[in-house]
Amino acid sequence: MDLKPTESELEILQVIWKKGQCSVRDVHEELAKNKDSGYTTTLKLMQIMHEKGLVERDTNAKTHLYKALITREQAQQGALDKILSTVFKGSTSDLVIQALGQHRASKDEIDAIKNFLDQFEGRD
Amino acid sequence: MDLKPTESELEILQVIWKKGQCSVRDVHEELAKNKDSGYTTTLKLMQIMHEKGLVERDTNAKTHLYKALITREQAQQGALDKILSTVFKGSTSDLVIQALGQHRASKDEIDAIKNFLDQFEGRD
DNA sequence: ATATTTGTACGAAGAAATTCGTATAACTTT
DNA sequence: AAAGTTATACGAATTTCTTCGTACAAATAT
Repeated sequence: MDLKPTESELEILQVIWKKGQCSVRDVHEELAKNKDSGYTTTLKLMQIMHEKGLVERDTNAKTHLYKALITREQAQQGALDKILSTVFKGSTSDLVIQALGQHRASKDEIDAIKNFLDQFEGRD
Repeated sequence: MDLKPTESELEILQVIWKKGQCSVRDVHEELAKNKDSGYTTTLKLMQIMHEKGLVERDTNAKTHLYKALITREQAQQGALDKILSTVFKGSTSDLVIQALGQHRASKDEIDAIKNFLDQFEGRD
């Protein structure tokens, strides 16, 4: 099982992650805010995602309900691994520094990260 | 101008970034280590990249020489922006923490990041 | 000078991802 | 109960990305 969502699949997963459980219409209406593809396009994509095992669905009612079978964290890790190898030469610290450099993080964010780093201190 | 390199284009850019300036053969031989597509495939991709404005080329000599028109940093930022919006809900600190959490950074890396964070202290 | 090698150009096949149209069944409304 | 609405299914067109074959020019080797 490879489980590497495409771009569009990721857009759909976002909605499902946020709402927890979704009908095709739920997802489509959310996507429609930023995009304008037809309803059946969303439907088809979600059917394909089901075939691939990215989502499961409850087909008891007429309107099927979809749930994610991949967690946001898994997708995050997959996305990170990919860009680490394609643009960051495998260097996590480069990635982190680049992410922070551009972003102008708030003090709270910085503190959150510092606290997180402190957990590592004295490990390896 | 959109300038969003595809997967294969990124592989090629990696080589160009590393070597600074490359003939198609340079790139192809480097790629051949991990991949096995033909020479004309690499050539065609590089020509397309030229059309798109991702690279420039010097056609004075018979063997054309390519240079990147997009920096590694730009590509890194583009990649980060993309995954920030698709899987990290726009949260840079989530991204950083996820990146560090999985990776088991070395003490040096942690220190590098901490130093970097210190520069921000007292900013916003 | 001729044959081989090394290079670009480029059309088009192939593959993967996205989009849509049409058929059809099940509810809802009138 | 007929008409309209809201679902799923699914084939097929479209688009984007990747790969390759063939033509041909220039440099190199025989």
